Amino acid sequence: MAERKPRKDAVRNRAALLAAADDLFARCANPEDVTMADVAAAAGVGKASLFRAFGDRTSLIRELYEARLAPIERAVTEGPAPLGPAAPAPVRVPALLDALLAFKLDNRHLALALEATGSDSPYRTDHYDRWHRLLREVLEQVPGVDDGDFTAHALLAAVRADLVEYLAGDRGLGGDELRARLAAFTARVLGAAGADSASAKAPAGRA
Amino acid sequence: MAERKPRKDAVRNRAALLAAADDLFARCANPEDVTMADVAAAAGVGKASLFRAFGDRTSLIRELYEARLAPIERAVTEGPAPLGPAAPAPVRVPALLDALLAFKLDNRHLALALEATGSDSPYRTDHYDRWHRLLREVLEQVPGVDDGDFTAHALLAAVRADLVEYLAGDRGLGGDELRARLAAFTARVLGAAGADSASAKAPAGRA
DNA sequence: GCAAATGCGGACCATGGGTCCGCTTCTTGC
DNA sequence: GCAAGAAGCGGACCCATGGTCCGCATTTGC
Repeated sequence: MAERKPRKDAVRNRAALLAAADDLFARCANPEDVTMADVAAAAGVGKASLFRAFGDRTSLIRELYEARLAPIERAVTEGPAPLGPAAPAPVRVPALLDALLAFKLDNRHLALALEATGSDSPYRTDHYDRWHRLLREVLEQVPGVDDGDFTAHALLAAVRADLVEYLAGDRGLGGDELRARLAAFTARVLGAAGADSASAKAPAGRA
Repeated sequence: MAERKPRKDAVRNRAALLAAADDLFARCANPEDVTMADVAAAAGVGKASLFRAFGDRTSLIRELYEARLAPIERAVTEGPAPLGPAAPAPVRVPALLDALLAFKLDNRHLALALEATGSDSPYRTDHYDRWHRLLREVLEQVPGVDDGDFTAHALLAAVRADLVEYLAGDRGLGGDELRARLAAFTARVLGAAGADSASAKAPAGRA
């Protein structure tokens, strides 16, 4: 039971690997051309240490992603309105989606890397599950929304990393404009009433 | 200019390869484990012939996909309402999306293979472009829809192959139920008015 | 300080997309 | 029908990349 504490060179290497990987993914446009050997080399470490520390490529990327996302998840679960649980549902839904979009804009490469990890579906991950569940629950409190489950899937699909990358990268849409469009769309889905107020306030604070 | 007509063994091989690939992709749940060597072997042909005929994996899959999709595109461009150009926009939009969803349900593996072709984004393809442009144009004729461009992206995102696969495959949703949910969502996006009529009529004829 | 456990690293393996090249088969002009 | 040359064939081969192995070095508990 009582696990011996890990060796200090191991923890140092792990940190170095995380930093190196984070840097490499941030630097390269296409996540595919960040190879595991590259990461190991950049951290000044053998490949085996990389795989020992993280298991496989997918897990490494996931760990990086979760680390970056953590502050937002904290803001969502225990922060103030409009992201936190205190916010009324019709306000919180667009806030959640906007936060997710802003996050993906700021972490394009990483988000892309996570969703593009070849074989395994981006849907079969508990990360997606968490967000879907949350969004569904909030949606179900919005009067007039009857299928929170599918609506949550559809709204989340609108902020998928590769779509964001396509719109903001290839098509050169500005981040704020994209956020405004998403806000308008969200408002429309929630019921045409609050469209203006929601779309006007979305592109506000951001890292 | 005047290209000499291709040799008949080449034509035969090409057909055999298409058939074999189609079959293999249909049979295997995960497109990743249909290898190019498999396809060549199944067609009783050398690997080089496969690559000579199609260039690379992506092109092969695209060709299969387009072949299957052709009838629907024809119905869309020159068929009768509700899919064809004669249909009024508020009817045609849900019809288009429903057709797309039904198609992906019927061709899960292929659609999945196409979108999961690793590195290159599913958005940077003229196939996506065609559908997006069409949907945008029709959306812009729907009174009250102001951002046809983003709305088209968002609606198309709701019928992406991996989401469909997740909902219909992993989560065991029936095809008709999924179509009904999409119809309801679409109606909601188009404006709450026509929601009932649209969702009631969607799951009708299908291959 | 010593021994055992833990971790290190780079050579090594497996897999799969894609290419090369000597041989075969088809087409074409007669 | 036949020769000549083009077009096509196939499977051995190449190479990149994720992932593993094992002899050696470092650390830790005592």
